Amino acid sequence: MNNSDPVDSIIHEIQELLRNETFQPGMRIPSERVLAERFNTTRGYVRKALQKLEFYGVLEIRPQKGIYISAIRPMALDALITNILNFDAFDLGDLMEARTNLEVFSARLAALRGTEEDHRRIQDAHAAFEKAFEDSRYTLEEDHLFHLAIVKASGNKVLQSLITQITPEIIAVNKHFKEDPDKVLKNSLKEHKRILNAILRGDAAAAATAMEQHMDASRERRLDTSSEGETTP
Amino acid sequence: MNNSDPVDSIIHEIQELLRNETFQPGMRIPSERVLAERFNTTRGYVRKALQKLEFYGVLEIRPQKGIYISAIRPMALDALITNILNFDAFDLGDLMEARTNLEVFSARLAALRGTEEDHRRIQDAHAAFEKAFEDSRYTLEEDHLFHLAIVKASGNKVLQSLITQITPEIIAVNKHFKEDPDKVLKNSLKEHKRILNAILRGDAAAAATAMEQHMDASRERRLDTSSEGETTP
DNA sequence: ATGTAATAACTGGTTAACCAGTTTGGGTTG
DNA sequence: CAACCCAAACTGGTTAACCAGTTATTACAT
Repeated sequence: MNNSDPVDSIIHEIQELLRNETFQPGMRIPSERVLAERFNTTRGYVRKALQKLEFYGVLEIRPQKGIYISAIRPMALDALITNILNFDAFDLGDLMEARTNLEVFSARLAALRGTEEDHRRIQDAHAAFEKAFEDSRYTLEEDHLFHLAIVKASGNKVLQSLITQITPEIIAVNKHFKEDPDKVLKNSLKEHKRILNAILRGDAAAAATAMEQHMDASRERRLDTSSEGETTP
Repeated sequence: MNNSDPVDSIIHEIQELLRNETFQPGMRIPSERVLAERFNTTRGYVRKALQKLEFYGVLEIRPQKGIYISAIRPMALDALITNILNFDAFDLGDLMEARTNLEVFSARLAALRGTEEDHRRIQDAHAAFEKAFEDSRYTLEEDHLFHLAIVKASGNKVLQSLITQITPEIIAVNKHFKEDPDKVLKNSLKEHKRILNAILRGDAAAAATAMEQHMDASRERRLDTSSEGETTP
């Protein structure tokens, strides 16, 4: 565990702190200044580490009072911190698999619950996608907006949040690969249309399978271009 | 949009900045100091806002160089920022719905791909859960560890990350409600056992349905106790 | 010995000054 | 006039001092 990031190494030290000294859930841990001195670092890094742990629900920071361990019991807490430390460096396959699951679920919910306005927004996004394709422009943006409109129509803000978190990661991993704008996007257009129609007529099962096939096809397309891209200088 | 959080209001101002002035993707935006002066705030808050936007993939901060807009096109960027601003204040129903979807998927993958070691870990977690139940101890911790073991067995780190993010949120929303340790947990034990057996024999469909029923039952139990809890002074 | 009030120590939050690189533009030199 | 070089003006990163509010302690009056 030779982590170079000072923040992560502090998180690791806090993990060991919680292991060795018997801290009960809800208890207060030493202050930022004390931790900084004990870990032989500055307060700023300790602060960042604590805020990251608070973001993931390990700690609760109460202004002018102190830092408190959340109500989870020690063993689960330890596993949680280990997960946080392993967050970085996601595999593209894992990302796509998780995203597919979320997108399929979104499509199903959108078909079940989508309001008139939701339908209009999805149609608008699809029209923009279609127009971009006809202008033979780069359509990654419109593609995303179509999917965003669907997850918004699901009415589940948590889903929306999760997909919003995953998508940029996929872009970051995938940004090197240029997609073939001709045949590839023509298929995407057809697939989008199938999804759109299923949602509009409220057919949840059809929407789910259409989305799943779209994501699978998209994944295959990307993997193809990726292997092509590797051969280029 | 009268957001009281200074960080979020700065993010909103950056959103408008990207709307009005024609910033191309990949372009550099003004420095922290300039933004602080323009938004009439201090550099620290601008810094936090920028780092939040970087975390979600909107910006890229390059030390000693500047702040750059990511390669997403303007319209998708705008939608992304809007999502970020709406992240807080999750509904418990949305949280449980999203978690159910992820857990069911995890169980299915665990049944398909789980290794011998994965199986052993899930069995251990289940044994600990069973023992805690026999000791009539509080078993929320062991419950979580069982679910964590399953998602770990799915082999998908992204899924693991997403569930790890959602679970504390649910605990935070739900921590007021005490569960009835007698009849409630006896049902949980049965349900866990069904999930475990399905995964061990590699039956993906059975694992998925068992997990779905467990999550539904768990949700009903919580809603019950929640409505009971509301009537108490 | 006890209850209370004043105070000192400590909390996380915030700010401003400082740091080491990077870029840039003007002045100098061929 | 062009090429180069060096210094000044930036960049984000980091640190330390300061702030307002909380808590524990201590001293004093009862």
